[in-house]
Amino acid sequence: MNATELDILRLVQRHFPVLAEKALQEEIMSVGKLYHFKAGQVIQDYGGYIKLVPLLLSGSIKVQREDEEGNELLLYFLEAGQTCSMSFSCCMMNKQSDIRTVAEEDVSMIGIPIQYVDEWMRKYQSWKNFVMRSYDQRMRDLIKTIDSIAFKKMDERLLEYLRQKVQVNTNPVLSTTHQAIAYDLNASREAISRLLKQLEKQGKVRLGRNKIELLD
DNA sequence: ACATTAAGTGATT
DNA sequence: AATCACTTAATGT
Repeated sequence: MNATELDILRLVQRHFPVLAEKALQEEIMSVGKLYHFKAGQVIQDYGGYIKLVPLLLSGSIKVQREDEEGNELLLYFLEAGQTCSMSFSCCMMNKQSDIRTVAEEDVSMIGIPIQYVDEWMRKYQSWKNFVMRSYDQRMRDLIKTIDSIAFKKMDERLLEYLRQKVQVNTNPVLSTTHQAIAYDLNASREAISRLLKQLEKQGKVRLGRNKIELLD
C-alpha cells in the first residue's frame, strides 16, 4: 500500500462517508486514481467514450448540452461529494457521451474505471445506494432546470443561474462575462446585459467588468 | 497611445 | 426576446 492509496482511502472516507463498507473502500483505494483539472478545462467532451466515473472531491463541474447548431445550454452543476450520473448510464450502455463537462472551479476527483461500477452494484449495498441517490439528485436538478426553461421568464432564470453559480463557487463575487452567461442560458448577450442592469437597479446585484456580485 | 474586448443602447422585427 | 449596428468604457501591450 503506497502513499497515494492511503490518500485516496482518507479522501473517500472524508468526502464520501456513505461508501462506508471497508471492502468497498479498499477496492476504491486500489483501482481509483486521483485526477486534477484546472478551471475551464474540458473533462469530457461530446462523443467521447467515458472510461471513468468521477468521485468529485473538491471544486465544481459544469454539465452542458449542445444542439446541432452549436447552441449550448447549462444542465446543472456538480459539487464535491457528488458524481456524474450521466457517466453511469453512458458506461453501462458503453455509449458515447451526450454531454460535455467542464471544470467550473479547479477540480480534484477520484476516477473509477468503469468496469468496476457495475460489479460493485451487485457486491456492495452502499455503492448501489450511492448510485441510486446520485440518480435521484441529478433527476431533481434536471427537472428544476426544465421547469426553469419551460415556465420561467428570463429574469427569473438569470437570478436562479446566478444563485447556483454563487453556491458552486468559493468566491462570492463571480468573475464571468455577460456573453458567457448568455451561452449557458442560451440567450443573447444583449438580453443578459439588460436584465443584469435591471437587477442592479433593484439592488440585487453589483456589476463590474468581468464581475458580478449577488447581493442577498 | 493604441488595439482589443466587454458592456450599453436604440431601432427593428 | 433576438438581431443588428453602433457607442462607450475598461483593460492589456
